[in-house]
Amino acid sequence: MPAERISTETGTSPLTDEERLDLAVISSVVRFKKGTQIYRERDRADAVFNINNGVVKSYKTLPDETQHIVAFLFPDDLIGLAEEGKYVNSTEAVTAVTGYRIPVKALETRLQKDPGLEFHVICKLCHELREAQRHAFLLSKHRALTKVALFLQMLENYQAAKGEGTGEVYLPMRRSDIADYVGMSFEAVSRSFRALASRGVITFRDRRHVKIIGRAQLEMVASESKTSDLPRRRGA
Amino acid sequence: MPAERISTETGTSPLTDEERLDLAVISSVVRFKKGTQIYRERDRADAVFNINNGVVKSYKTLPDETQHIVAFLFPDDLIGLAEEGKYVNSTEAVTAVTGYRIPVKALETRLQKDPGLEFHVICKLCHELREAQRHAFLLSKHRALTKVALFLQMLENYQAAKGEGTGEVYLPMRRSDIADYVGMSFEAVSRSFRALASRGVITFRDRRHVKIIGRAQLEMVASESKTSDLPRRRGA
DNA sequence: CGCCCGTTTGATTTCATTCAACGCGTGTGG
DNA sequence: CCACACGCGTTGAATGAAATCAAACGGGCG
Repeated sequence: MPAERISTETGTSPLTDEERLDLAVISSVVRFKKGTQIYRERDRADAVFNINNGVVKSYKTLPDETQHIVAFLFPDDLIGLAEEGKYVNSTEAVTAVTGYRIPVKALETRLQKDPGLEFHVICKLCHELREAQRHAFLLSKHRALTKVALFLQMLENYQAAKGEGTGEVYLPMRRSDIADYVGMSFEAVSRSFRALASRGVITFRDRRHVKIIGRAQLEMVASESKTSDLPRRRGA
Repeated sequence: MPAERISTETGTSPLTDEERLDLAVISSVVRFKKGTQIYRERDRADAVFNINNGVVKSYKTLPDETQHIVAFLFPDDLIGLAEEGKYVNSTEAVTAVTGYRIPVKALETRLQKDPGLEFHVICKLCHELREAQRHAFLLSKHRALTKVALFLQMLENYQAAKGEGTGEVYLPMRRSDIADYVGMSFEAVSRSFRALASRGVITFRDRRHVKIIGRAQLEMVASESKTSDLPRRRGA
């Protein structure tokens, strides 16, 4: 079974300082400017990247030119999920990005020797899995406001966990990227943001910086099922 | 870091015969009848289950009594994904189910001793991750027919991989379960099936057994973006 | 054999998509 | 330094598809 299959995207508690140092030896620094493609779906997966700075989107391009965004990746996340030696998704720098490029060959040998790293990978994958399930959960929602509210909470949680404890949420990506992630049109994303703003749930400092005024109301919106609060019977 | 976190749900090439045998020693046979809850979200996760027979659904129950189905699990899949010692989802037998109940304590000690098993877990998790991403992809689709078509393909792929090479796809779950998985109303699921049937893409032997007449047409439907085939510009 | 759960079908409403036009801001070239 | 253009975001109006409400049907199981 090829070790390429274990490369991954995103993850909490990514690497200890020693591990990062070890990997630095076999890796090289890379830099991508905003909008640059890092690799394409189906390309030969000969390297994994560890993001140091900036934001990356991982996506699939459909025959109709539309794209489905699988995940947004932030500093300390790994990108390069592969299957059968080929990248599963395409990735692009959403902002300017710096990171380490780690050849899979080198990574493989390291993994052989270091069972602790193997365990680390397992933890990362569990995290990823829960993230993907959260994404699916978000996508299963019907109301546009709900999806956007959940998306906001997701970003806020991430930024809070990173200790970027500004009372503000930063939106590094375009409205259309958010749209491709939450599965709706970018116009609807825009309208949802504005609706939240006019309801006094959030305020915009500029188009990329949101402040959450009413966390309680936001949670309300995020968990509303339809129009009213009435539960509905299930299963016929 | 607790070993419970590495327990998982679903997976290809689950266990070798020896591994299964080894685990059998520390596990007990269990049996659930259709509709039985196996465990509930937030319960203390003290065991993992290996499904031998039948179908299980893994889901989250929302405050409004609705449920979001995270995954359907089939024979050879493992259920019991946990975080912080608690089950992440609830699970219920969709059909009659038999399987092995494996105490996590025993599993932990086995994992300590057997690094090969650890690697196996990594592979399972990668598989899971791709599954979850596929689910999210399905959910991102807007047209009801597309979602149902993708769901059908998913079941067919699974059953083909299992060597259940009947020209028929078996639907073990209710329409409302499918609805909760693909993120739409059960009425819409029903209508979609009938629409596919009236278009001559599928035929029903009974409500649970579908035959795919036009695989090509099904793939068409599964990949259609909206009404026509026209690509649409992106990003502003 | 009849009841009940699950499914189908119908009518109406709701809400996001779509098409289209305008505004803003940023970066670029004159 | 200003003007303009272009990408991105916002807003508006009409269409359309699925959710919802409601009722009838069928099949399986007691």
